Amino acid sequence: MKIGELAVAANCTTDTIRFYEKAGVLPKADRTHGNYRSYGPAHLERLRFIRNCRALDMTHDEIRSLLQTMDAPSAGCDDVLPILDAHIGHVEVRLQELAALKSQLLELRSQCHNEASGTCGILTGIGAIQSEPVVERQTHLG
Amino acid sequence: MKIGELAVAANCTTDTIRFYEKAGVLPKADRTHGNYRSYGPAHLERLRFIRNCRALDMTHDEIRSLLQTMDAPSAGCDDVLPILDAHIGHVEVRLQELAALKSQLLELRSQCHNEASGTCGILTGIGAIQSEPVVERQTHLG
DNA sequence: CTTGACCTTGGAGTCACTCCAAGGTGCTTA
DNA sequence: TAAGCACCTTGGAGTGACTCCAAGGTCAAG
Repeated sequence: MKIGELAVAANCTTDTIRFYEKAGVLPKADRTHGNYRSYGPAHLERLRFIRNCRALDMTHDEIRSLLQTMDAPSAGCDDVLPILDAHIGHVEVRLQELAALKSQLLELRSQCHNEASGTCGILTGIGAIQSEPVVERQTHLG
Repeated sequence: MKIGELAVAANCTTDTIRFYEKAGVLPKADRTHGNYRSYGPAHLERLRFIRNCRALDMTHDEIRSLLQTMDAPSAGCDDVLPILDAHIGHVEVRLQELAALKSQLLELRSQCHNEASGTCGILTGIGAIQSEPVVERQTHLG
């Protein structure tokens, strides 16, 4: 299997596959006589796994941990659960942040015509926010 | 006011201020005799506005639009509302994506001990996801 | 005159890709 | 045999919004 076929099979681009190889999440491929990368079914399965993890918004670090666990002789739930739970935690944190953000934005929006001044109440509203020191990120999700 | 004092007053780092200047969201500062950047209250107000927009997860492009509108002689709600509404849209899209993600992750988590096989049901579960071609992003929020 | 806090610039690193240019490979058709 | 074409190779630059660092300059206090 050449890289283009693998890309089609895994629903990603050849660029992404080469990037995964360089990033060390996908093992290096064998090469053909003409220096083309050559893949087998195992590579496809691994790549599909990685793509699924990415679809679940995991980082490459999280994915590497999972793959390492998977490759260990005794791949038990005990090793996998903490990784998954940490990730679920990230998602929950981000959900709460975004929910708070949304209500703040809606509140701001409602100030639009609430002011009799010459300028838009929204701009005044944004200027009036009291910013706190930026909280350190609890999640890799933007 | 030197850059360090401005940074303290606006709750950000000097690096961030210099970056904003290079990125064109904050106007260039005057320089002292010793080539230090020198700021006045107007700069602080502007920087606070920018930091508040960032706290609302707006991009620099969105912020530049707002600032431009604000600097126009007739800064009305008519110009501001579309920008704000588009941003609220981004937040809502991302909220829905993350909610879907969370239920998928919880579903996955529940498969942990649901399998009698030797390996963890979670890993099997991730491998079994049928990935769709990656949807183009509707939002800049990660 | 030295110390130390602050400032300057430029460049590299982050994350997970994406896009591109210049050139090589290999199969089909004329 | 040659040309054409689809595919492959590498390396490097760009994305966004910073963050971190090194090497050196400025300035006030002791």
